[in-house]
Amino acid sequence: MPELPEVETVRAGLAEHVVGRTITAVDVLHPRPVRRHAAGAEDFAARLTGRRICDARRRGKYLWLPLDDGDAILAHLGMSGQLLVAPADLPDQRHLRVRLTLGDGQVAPSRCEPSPLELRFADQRMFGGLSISPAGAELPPEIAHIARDPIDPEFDDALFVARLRQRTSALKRLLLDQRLVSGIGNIYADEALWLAMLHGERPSHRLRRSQAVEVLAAVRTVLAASLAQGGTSFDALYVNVNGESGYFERSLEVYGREGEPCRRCGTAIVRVPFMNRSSFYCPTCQPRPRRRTS
DNA sequence: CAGTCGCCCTGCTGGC
DNA sequence: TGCCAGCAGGGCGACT
Repeated sequence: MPELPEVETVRAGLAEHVVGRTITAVDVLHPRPVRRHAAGAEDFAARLTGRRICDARRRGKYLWLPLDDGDAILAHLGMSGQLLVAPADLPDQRHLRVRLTLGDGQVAPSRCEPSPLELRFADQRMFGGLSISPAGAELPPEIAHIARDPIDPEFDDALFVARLRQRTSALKRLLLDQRLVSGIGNIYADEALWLAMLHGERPSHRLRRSQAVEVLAAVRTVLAASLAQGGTSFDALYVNVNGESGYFERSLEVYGREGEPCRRCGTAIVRVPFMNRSSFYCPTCQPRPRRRTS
């Protein structure tokens, strides 16, 4: 369940290990992860072969690798996706879906044999995928609707607060709306709401300005804390960029803690259904909004 | 237009 | 023991 901190960790790993390399072969083992490439898996593979990766960028939970001709490989990890940098002799993992074989990208041959490297996309549930974004190097048009994330220096706090307060939906729903603010998923939304001591079902247009500001600050706190841990989890050769390991070791305050005591007040954490998933909160620290009588 | 809902997909868990 | 329902959930298309 990669959210912003996990995806950013992946991006940093890719920036270090695949930028500058040339794609020498592409192997699509399952068609679903390349479903967004309308021309099909074979075309996907043919188009990428021979091209050089120039950068590794991210917006929200999307990643993209600008190529030398201005196009880009656009990636989303979905729920269970992983991008792994692995030596070619490492056995395939169970849910390997796409393999990009990488050359070293140097014009002159190196003195010693460079160890062949692969960029592997593995994904158990296949909600994620890879696609080619024509002219997408700067910002893929497919994700132009995705807002900046709260860690982005160009994130506009005042605009976010204003938009939050003019929308009528429940607060948590808006935290998950990637057009408003990106990078937040179900887990960090619950964690941020607990920190801000607000219930996710609060109607956002009735928040005080100071409460909206506090929500944003709480989101930043939670994301920054997780990012600080996620960044420590990969080594130089085998880059496990799933984020899963650092992720569950992280101390969560409410997510997944149904029935356990709130670390602030001791009240048992509650789980409620929300958009075909779950929300966790402390009923004392985060009281449900009172129902309006009219 | 904003808001809301259901679907995509696999594997694990728990109930009977 | 085996089967099946339920759950995990980001994003998008299709509704109201």
